[in-house]
Amino acid sequence: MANIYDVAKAAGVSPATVSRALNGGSVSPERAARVQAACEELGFRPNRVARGLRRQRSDVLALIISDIENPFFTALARGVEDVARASNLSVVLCNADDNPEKEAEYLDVALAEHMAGVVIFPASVTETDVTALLDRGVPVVAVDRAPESAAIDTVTADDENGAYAATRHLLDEGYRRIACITGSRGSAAAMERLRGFLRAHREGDAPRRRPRVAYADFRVRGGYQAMNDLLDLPEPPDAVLVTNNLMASGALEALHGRGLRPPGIGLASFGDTHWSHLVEPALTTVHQPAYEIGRSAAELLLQRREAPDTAPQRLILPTRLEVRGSSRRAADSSPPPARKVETRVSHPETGPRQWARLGRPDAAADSATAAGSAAR
Amino acid sequence: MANIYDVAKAAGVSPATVSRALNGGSVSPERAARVQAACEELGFRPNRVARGLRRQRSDVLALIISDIENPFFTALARGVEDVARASNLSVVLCNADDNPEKEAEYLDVALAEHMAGVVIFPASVTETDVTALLDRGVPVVAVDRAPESAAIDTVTADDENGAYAATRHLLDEGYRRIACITGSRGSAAAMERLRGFLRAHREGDAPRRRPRVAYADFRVRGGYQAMNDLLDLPEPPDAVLVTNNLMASGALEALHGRGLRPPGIGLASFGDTHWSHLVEPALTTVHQPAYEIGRSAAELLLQRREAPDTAPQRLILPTRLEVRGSSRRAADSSPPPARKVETRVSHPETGPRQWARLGRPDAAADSATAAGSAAR
DNA sequence: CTGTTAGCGCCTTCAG
DNA sequence: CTGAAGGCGCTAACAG
Repeated sequence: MANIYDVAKAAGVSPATVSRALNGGSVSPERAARVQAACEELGFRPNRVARGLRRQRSDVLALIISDIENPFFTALARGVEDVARASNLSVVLCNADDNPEKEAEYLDVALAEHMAGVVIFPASVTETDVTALLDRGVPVVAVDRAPESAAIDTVTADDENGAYAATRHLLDEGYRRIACITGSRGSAAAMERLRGFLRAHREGDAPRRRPRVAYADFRVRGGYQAMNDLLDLPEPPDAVLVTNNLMASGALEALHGRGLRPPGIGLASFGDTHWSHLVEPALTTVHQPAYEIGRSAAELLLQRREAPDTAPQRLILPTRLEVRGSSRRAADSSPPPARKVETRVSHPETGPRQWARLGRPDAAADSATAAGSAAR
Repeated sequence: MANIYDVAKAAGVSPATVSRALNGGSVSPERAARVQAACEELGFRPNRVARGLRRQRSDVLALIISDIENPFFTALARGVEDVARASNLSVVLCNADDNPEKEAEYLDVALAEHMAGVVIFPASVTETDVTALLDRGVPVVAVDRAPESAAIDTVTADDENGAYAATRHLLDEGYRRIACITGSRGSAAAMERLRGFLRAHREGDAPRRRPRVAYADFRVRGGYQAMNDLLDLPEPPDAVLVTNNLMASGALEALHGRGLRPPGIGLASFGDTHWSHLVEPALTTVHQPAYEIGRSAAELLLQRREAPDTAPQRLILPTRLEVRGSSRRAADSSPPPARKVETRVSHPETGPRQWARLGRPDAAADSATAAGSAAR
């Protein structure tokens, strides 16, 4: 494979000139053309490894996620990629599988390869350690939960308000014994969602009884198990909020297994799925703006590349409740409508300045909730 | 960040000794211990970029796929990763998005980074060009379809027999006007599946009429559109085979939109989904061994690293028909059974030697079909 | 077994 | 605007 010396020789110039011609240095048009021709002639591809060694920086960005099978991450990845590509960065995905060891390995790779930056969904708030990256000047942005090891830019969905809106909606529909299936206590998202669920119960017309909470693991089997446990209670719930799409799938299976079906028992879940509108009745969900989270994370990363020493930012993007049949008690016995009716119920927003920076100036209107949740 | 010279100094040895100690060269135990201690002391991480430049080879492997949102690829990715990790290779995922340009970019990255190897699901049989990689000695394995640009190792599912088995099953259930929604003519997989579909129709008791075929694009919208087109025909089909999971989702939506539901109209689809057993009735599918395909592809890649000059292999892994309610005409009006009943109908196998190599010696029994399809 | 040395391919000073 | 030269960090060849 041809290297820069071969090209220089073929073009009758010095290697430095070739380098300049390729990287936008000042070169006379005539020489630039000769270099160009020689490159094509020889099929020259600059060796990124050598370039990386010299420049101490690559143009590949790592996205480390915890479960490639979760649609949330795939949407997230698209967001990251779209922004990165606009800045001529490539994105590689690393599937840490919720395993801190695997994650550490990929962090190591990112470090040792001097990657341009890392967007990470930390496998663990406590164990995930990104300080080595930061020490070496590799910018890191966290999605969903911030690792304790360092203060870094973070982007999350407004989980608390999303859960609140969904629970509020179930209450409004007349459900009275609402349970929540959430993730492990170690997950910040799980706790946020639980918090919103509980807040809705503390309000005026909510039932006095302490709502049931089942802790599972954000996986299909966990949701299945948790739902069965809830149904086995002496006083089983009449509606359930599931805080993750995979668990929702398991929960639905558990219902089917007992011949139960929404909205007889109300069901609402977090996260988007490819199947939420394929099941009957369609599943009410709290939409997480995964793509936007990805975009924002990548944008923060690019900003930080430029200005490494500014204070870390915390971005909270709004969620949106998509009401469908599984939680519409009124629709209980009537045939499903021909078209989906989707209602936007909740639109908490983050602060206007953040939005402006993200190119969403339209959202500057209501920021009361935002201040509250952003400060949390 | 500490480099190898710092470590050498701290340990009182030469950099070469440090390198040897780290990479399994022969070093006296006493010095090895000093090096070890110095590494920890300084938090030394070998710089992979420098190592890559020197060794002209990295230990990162690229998996280039065309649609990260398709569960087929996520399962595939797990297969690749599991094998790679066993050989101390990291895997990065590149989402080419079915876009030959993006794909070319990632191929470029893989080349310029001297990656250890590439597993690719080619975006296009004609446009995808991997010769540059091969020229530079980077092994490439294709999944599903082999690019025309070079003869390389390939792993595919036995699409033809899978489609045959599904169609056969629909015929056996008594459906008589079976249509097929398949991918574009440019896709080898789409054509293979169509071929199996048509073969089933040529047999003894099959209806004489020429079966309907709709060509779509392997995406949700395409399936939706195609199903609607089929239903608008003067003589609409009484069953449909959809050759991809995303299109199946669209097709199902189209049925729902018209108040139709399986098995009144029979439905079977290719590919696994997270929702095939959540819809009612559950969806009959042709299971693609995505995980195994990934494993095999990675194994071929490792083999080729060792022996670059052996002849390219072509591996065809068996598919499996999972019969569920959507194609069971008898179950038409009876309530859904409490537990899933899954029937394995078809088990065409590839040749015994291939299986043996893949650690599946149990499959050596029937290979009549295998020889036929492997030679294709 | 160990140390010295050269060079992987590129970019980026520094002179001119 | 151009060329010469050094070095990024590591490892493989060679000599001891």
